[in-house]
Amino acid sequence: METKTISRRERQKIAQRMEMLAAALELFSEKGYHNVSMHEIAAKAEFAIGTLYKFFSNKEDLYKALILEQSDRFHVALSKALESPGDEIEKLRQYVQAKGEVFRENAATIRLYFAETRGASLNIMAGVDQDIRNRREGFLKRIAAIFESGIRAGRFHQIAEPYILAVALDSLCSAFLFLWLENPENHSYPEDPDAILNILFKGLVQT
Amino acid sequence: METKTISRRERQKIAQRMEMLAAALELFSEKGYHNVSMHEIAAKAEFAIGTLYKFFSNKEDLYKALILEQSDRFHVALSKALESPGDEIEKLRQYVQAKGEVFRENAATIRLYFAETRGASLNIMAGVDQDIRNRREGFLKRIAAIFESGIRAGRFHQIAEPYILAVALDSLCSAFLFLWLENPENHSYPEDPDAILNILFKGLVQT
Amino acid sequence: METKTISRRERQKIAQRMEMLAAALELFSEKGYHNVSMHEIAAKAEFAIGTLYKFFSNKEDLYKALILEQSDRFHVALSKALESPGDEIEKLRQYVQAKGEVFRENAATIRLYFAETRGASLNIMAGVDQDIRNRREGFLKRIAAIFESGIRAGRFHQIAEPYILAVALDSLCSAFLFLWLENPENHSYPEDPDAILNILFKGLVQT
Amino acid sequence: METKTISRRERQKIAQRMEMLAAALELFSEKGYHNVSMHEIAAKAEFAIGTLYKFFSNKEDLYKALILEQSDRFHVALSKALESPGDEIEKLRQYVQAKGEVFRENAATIRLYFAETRGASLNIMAGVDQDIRNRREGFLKRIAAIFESGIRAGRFHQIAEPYILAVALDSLCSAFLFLWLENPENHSYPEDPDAILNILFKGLVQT
DNA sequence: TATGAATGAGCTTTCATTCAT
DNA sequence: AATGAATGAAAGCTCATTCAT
Repeated sequence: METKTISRRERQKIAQRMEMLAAALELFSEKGYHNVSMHEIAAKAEFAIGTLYKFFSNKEDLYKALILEQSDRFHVALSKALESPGDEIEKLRQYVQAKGEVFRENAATIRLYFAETRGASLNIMAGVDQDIRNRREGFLKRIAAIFESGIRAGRFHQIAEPYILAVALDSLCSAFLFLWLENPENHSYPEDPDAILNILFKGLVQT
Repeated sequence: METKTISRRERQKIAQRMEMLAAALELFSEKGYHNVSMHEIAAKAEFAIGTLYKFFSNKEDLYKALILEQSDRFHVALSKALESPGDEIEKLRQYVQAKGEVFRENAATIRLYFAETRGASLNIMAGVDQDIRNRREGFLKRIAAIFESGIRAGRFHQIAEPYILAVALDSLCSAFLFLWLENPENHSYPEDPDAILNILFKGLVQT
Repeated sequence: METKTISRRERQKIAQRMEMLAAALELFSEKGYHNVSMHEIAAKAEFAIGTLYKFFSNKEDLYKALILEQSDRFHVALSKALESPGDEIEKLRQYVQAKGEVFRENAATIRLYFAETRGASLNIMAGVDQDIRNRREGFLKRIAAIFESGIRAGRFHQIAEPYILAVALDSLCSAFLFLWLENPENHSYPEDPDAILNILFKGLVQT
Repeated sequence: METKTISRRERQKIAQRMEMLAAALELFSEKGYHNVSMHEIAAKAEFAIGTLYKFFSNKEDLYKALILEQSDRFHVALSKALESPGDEIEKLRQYVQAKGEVFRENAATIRLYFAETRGASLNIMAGVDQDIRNRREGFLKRIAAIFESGIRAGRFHQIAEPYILAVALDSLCSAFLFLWLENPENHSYPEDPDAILNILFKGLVQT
């Protein structure tokens, strides 16, 4: 019974925390980190400012938690894609598809992350940013391994080092996703992952 | 003598302006727009705060001037590359090379631009940002035209629409340049433009 | 108990607001609107600057509140006087007396209002000023109506239009009150309203 | 020849000074003392800011000079009126008329003076203000003397002390002049001085 | 002598954070 | 435990004044 009471309280706490993060995400992604005040977030989440500070010791902490929480969801989705059964091509297709879905479902977070973090790795956000970079590095290495395996299996020409190919694939995804972010109607990618893969897969220059 | 006096003054003004912009660039790219105060910039440039405001009517104005000034230099360099003589492949090579050089020479500005602008088009920087986006759009269309011409000339397979190819090429450049930005020793790109072109040019998948 | 707590808080809020307004009034009337800083007011009222801004959203707002609050008190007192029972002469006597009392009790505010507002209707204070002017206009019309009624009743000679008489009476009051404001000992008016009325009432020129 | 050179220079200086004061008057009366910068005045007068400071050691000094200069002109005009030939009634009529003219011709100055000075006698303008007050006091005494003489001559009833009558007359003039200042079309006074004198002269209450 | 570039004290205002209730 | 009133450091910006030219 003790544990149940505690767990109910904890469940409530988690729910409150989520509401706060949701409010913060909405505001941050709409107006940018520096143009949102802690009072605004508290008001939107319908908590007192003091309560907000009970959960997050300062604004930066709240921001980091937000980014990390979202990053976790991405991590899970992308990891699952890379572990999908099938040959190298299938794995990459799954990855490209998963990235598209994750992106589409979390446009707000991504907008926020790119608005506030890119290049700002040297300042406030250093901590989060490093974490995110490390994760990206991890994915790049796993994708590189897939390319390497594909090359060894004779499935891919070795047109570049595997890590380079991984960066190329990932950045092509991001580029087209940003295109879609700016103008959701005009672009095919997130719906059709092969559109991207083809660019990398088909030889462009006549032979 | 009159003209000389005036020109000396004007030269001094330009020099002062440059010092201010340099100080601002250094601080902005190190700490981010919102974490740098006008006093800080003035102090770093060794001018009084009032003098800074004589040159730039407010903080946003200073930021815009900084970005636009750099953007002009990029524009000139990249335009020249796209107008170079030679076939489509040569033009693209020149572009990739020019982008690499410009990037390497202006790492700080680029860091700043990506730190503050991406997605922040909703806030303060809307004006500059639109300008920069328009320029990028212009380049993408010119690159797309080169791809189209190359396809018509039978030099390229039509593996995707020209505009898509343009986005792909440009974002591959950016991706590898950011890689280099983070870790200048380990990457070949800015020195060897063909490393990038090959990814797009050579067929990856076995045929 | 709930209500009592709330009412205690509200009472405290009102008390704080009054302290702030009192501090502001003292400083403004001593040094003039533009020569008093918000920090000064906060310090004099013994609040933090942020607390001051919780109550008044900016300096102008504080000033307007100050003037309007006082203006209300004048309005009430003078209106009551004009509605007093008795004939026209009695009503006017009541008005002159009430104006004297109100003036004497609020010398600081009046000093402030005349220091900052007169003719400055072109600047910041346009809003309040118009309000005050409208109120004055209202009183002048009510006084004019009394004169008119007195003339119709044969109690007054029609030596000028009623509105002109109203202006004359009101400005005589003000003139003597300013005299008293500058040198409180030497003048009889606020204590003896008939001193003023007589000037208007008794024929000056021999007939 | 020496003297002539000097006098030419001095004439020029006086002319420059007048241009500066004229520019300052226009700006001050339009926007109020605190809303006009020294740069604005210098620009309007078409002098360098440094030159302005050669003539007036600071902003307050410029303001005082402006008010005093205008005050001199009033002084001369009003003094002349009080010294006009004729009996007491004629002298007063001349005064009322002169005040009206002076007022009409110098509306800008008067607006300025009343906007910035009234009641602010305790702050910046203390010096000027005292000077102006002293002059007003002087006029009031001279007018009082006229009333006294008129009373002794049996021309006036002694309905109040002469000084009080002087204040009454002067403030009636001012009141109606302000009425005209706010709404130049609707009022007769500055054109018809008897309109005011009558209020004081004719008995109002039936006898 | 006239200039106007340069100065920096000081203003209004915001907002992350604390802590008594 | 939750609240939100109170805090005050620090920001952007203005403008009276100075002084080297």
